[in-house]
Amino acid sequence: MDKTINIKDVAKAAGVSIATVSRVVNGLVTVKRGNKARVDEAIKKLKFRPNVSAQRLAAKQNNAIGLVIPRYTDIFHSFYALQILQGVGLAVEKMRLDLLLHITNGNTFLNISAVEGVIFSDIIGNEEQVDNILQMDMPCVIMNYVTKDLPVSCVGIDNIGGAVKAVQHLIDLGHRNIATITGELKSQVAIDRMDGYIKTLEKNKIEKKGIFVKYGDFGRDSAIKATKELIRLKTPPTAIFAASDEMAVGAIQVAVENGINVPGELSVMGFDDNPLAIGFSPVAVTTIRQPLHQMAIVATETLRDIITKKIRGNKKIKLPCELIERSSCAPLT
Amino acid sequence: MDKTINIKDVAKAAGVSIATVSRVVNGLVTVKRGNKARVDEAIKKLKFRPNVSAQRLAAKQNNAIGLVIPRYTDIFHSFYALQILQGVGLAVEKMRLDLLLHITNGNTFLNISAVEGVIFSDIIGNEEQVDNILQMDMPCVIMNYVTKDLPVSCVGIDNIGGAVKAVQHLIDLGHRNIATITGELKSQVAIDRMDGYIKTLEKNKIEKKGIFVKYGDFGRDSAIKATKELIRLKTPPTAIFAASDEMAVGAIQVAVENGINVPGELSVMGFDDNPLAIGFSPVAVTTIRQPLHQMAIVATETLRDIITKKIRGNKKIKLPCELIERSSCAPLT
DNA sequence: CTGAAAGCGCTAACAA
DNA sequence: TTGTTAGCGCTTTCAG
Repeated sequence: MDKTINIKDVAKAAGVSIATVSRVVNGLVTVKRGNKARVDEAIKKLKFRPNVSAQRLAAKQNNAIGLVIPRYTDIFHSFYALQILQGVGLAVEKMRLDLLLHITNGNTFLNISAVEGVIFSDIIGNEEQVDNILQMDMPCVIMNYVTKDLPVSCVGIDNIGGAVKAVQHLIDLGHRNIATITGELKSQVAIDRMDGYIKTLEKNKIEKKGIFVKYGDFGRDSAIKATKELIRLKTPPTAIFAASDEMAVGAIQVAVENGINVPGELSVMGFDDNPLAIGFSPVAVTTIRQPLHQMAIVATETLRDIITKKIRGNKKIKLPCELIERSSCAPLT
Repeated sequence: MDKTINIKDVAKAAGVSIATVSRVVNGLVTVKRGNKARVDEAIKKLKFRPNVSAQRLAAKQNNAIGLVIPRYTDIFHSFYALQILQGVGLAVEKMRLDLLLHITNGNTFLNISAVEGVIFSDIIGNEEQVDNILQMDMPCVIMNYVTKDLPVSCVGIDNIGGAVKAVQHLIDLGHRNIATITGELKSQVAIDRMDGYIKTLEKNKIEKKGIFVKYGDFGRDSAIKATKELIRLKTPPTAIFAASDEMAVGAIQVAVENGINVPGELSVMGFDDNPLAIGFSPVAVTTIRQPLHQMAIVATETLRDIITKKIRGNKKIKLPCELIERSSCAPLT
């Protein structure tokens, strides 16, 4: 006797047809006050909950989207992943969509038929899935990876622009001997940030010295090594642009340990505005903030548009970064 | 002409009935080889994907569970949240369940009718939702919060036991003057860890001095303040048990800055095994690891059992912690 | 081993 | 404004 109650039961209890019940459930206005009230009451009394599967089947749309995230092993991506999650979570909430989450290493698949579209957060390891989705014409957007090679909408961060802002800030502060510690150059992000560095130097007609570009991997240790080399130079840089906050913190630590005042004698610029990293810095890190949250929201909205307008999205969106001034950069004296 | 193809199309293409197609789709063995092959081929050729809503409607079960997570503003919870997410993600994958994620501040609700059960990761701010769910007899388990007051299954961490392990380790190392820096005592977690500290002291017949218990809030700054006070004591402690790694790192930093050797002159024990925090420590932090991942998995399995066995779960599970020895604790010399 | 057919619970014409 | 009814795509007896 614990049969789940359905629309028919409600109809009976309220003395109307199931169509009317359906109407009030879906908020269609064409229902007389009295009836609506009775139905509402019946729903409450019976604790009626519409069966979503039936709704979706009948309405031929399921109001759910999928989010697939690579299974990061690297814990330092957690800040990133969480921002994404929050952003998408916020957006689906507003759009009254269900969110199916799929965390994967690329070997498992999202239950595609349970969603109307999918967002890929990054694409590493999931190329195959993206292909699948694309082939079956399922609405799709890729986040944090912008490629012209795929006929998909992408929304990412303008890393070049961010790097330009960073380096230009240093230049505006009077610095000319500016070094950089790059990220893992296998990633688009790292390349873009280095590009921004080079571009800005050129634009300001500052000679770029090979000795000032150190190859890191976004991690602190690589920055420590690089910085040690940098400060040992006959003419050491007066400023360092690190491609991640983690590396910026590493650089600052090396400086401090070597009695070099930051920012007095050495300015250090980070990237990410990653609270995890900068929280542990002896000096508040001046950095570039990426609109991660916004990226997630834009991605969700883009997907929604693709779904509702039945278009085949192929926009490439890049969101601008913001300079966050704190205390690790100062004018050259 | 882009009508989605359904089971009928496949049946026609394979020259069998839809019932047979359904059987092969569901892996029922009662299908002749030849037919199965033809159906499989048709499915592939037509790119057939069963409609999940229809499946669920017909089968009367939807194979999806919900996970509701509080919208943390505190970024230092990111490690925690991500571990949970990964654990649950892994588990649902194995059980072939869909995962509906709902990140909330307590004002928005999970689409309950889209799932068969829900897991609450923590309960802060979501008490009302838990009540709702419970009232409607929906399968439910609460994670990381164990309460006897609610008729729900809970799976949490044995924080008391973890603290006992931590302090006992210090005692085994010969320490007698052991201080503690507590977490935010509003939380169950913090209270339990302090309880473990006190209990262990008593068990070892070590007098506990009020001056050795400092009230922190899990954050680094509170630990810095506390440690400064501690080292200024006439007889300072030879060991500190911090209720979080963040605080342990703070303590270590203060010690180092004051020329106190860790662990030579001062042993520091953390809690959490939080890579975010300990990655920035000058000394590798000896700490207590919580089985976060496992907790998530157990929670998911528990929920699954409640759903399939149609029982009304009310188990209270506490998972044990593990001592991770690194280099911030040493024998008293 | 297979097919026919009766639903699953709901939405959306269509008619009234 | 409301009710009737035909599906939505699939699972699952029940016969055969």
